[in-house]
Amino acid sequence: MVRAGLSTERLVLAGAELADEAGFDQVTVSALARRFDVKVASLYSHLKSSRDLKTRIALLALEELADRAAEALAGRAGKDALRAFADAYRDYAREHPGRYQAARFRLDPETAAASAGGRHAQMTRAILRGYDLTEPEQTHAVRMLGSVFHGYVDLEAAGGFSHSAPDSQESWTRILDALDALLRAWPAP
Amino acid sequence: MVRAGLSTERLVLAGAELADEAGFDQVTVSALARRFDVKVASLYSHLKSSRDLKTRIALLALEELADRAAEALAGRAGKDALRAFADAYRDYAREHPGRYQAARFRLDPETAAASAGGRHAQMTRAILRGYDLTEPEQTHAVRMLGSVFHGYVDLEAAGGFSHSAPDSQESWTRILDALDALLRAWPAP
DNA sequence: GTGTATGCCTAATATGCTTAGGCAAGTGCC
DNA sequence: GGCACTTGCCTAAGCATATTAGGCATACAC
Repeated sequence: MVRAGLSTERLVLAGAELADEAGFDQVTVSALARRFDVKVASLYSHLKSSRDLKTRIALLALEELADRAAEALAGRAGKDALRAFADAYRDYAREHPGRYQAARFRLDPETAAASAGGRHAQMTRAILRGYDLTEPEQTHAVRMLGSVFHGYVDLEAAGGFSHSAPDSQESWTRILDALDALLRAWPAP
Repeated sequence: MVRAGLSTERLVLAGAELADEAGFDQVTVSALARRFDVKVASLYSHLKSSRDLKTRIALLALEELADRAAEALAGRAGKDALRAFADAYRDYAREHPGRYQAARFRLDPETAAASAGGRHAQMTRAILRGYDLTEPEQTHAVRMLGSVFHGYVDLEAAGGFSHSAPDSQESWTRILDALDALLRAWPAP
């Protein structure tokens, strides 16, 4: 019997691909076993559980997303940085819908703390260096930007903006314009 | 054998309660059957499927949410309306986390079209009457507000703002202030 | 009171998750 | 090359959920 050559990394990667193809909720150990033409139980040498698999895919997605955002941010500032960062986010979600869903998977607190989640907040804060905000207003702004990006991408993925004018791309552009204007004229408390 | 007195409405309502107590993903026909001390198969006279159950809970939540938002909006305008509407949204999500999750359940297009989803967009548009935006800027603003509200509530529910200063309530207030300022000074295209 | 509709049941099938224990393919040592 | 040992994948079995088919008894209509 030829061995399939399973490993945790290969399984997680295949799981991420499966998520993008069929949706994160279709990611099951059974589906993964079928994909490798292997019996389900065989995966349990490499994965602790179904939840373990999902957690690892989520961590992968968070990492990839942070990498992309970091690359987008490099060498940019102000509105340019804002746009590049936001686009990195949105593009990732459009190219990898399943992975993006995975990134929204509820991790347990300690896993979340060790994840790339912190980098995301850090980068959002970096964008704000191009604007003139004091603490704690900066934190409020970080939270607002995170909300808009996540909320928009999520609603767009849900098809919220698909069958109506104007184009989603146009709204996205205008919203980023508006956010830039807002950050430049952030109201005093 | 005493009959349990099942009905679609009772099941949906119990499902919504179960969602709030244990999370929307814990809502299963099996769990619901246990709750009524009845065999699982018995539910299938009242529900087409597990997905049917979830869909109905989602529609209930969308309806309740729209009702609350409408009540909040009544007799208000401008920033006052913005705050009341946003708070209705956030409060509902905090009081009924499972129902709120349900409201985010991906409905098939035709069900979505017949849902209370349209009322939500309509009300958001009504808020904007208090500001001076032309079409299509108004649509962009509707989408932005939807994104912020949904995004913030979602991140808050995920615990994103819980273990860090400043207080989530404070950020929420400041973000609404900022949105009001933005809508009053919406940048030209 | 009898007839009938219907509410809940038993039974059976399918999919998915998980653990326990076995065999054989690969690895290291002589 | 032959040996022991590790380990990768297997069979087997148990448990939960979803769903359908068909049965019996309760509740209501007349």
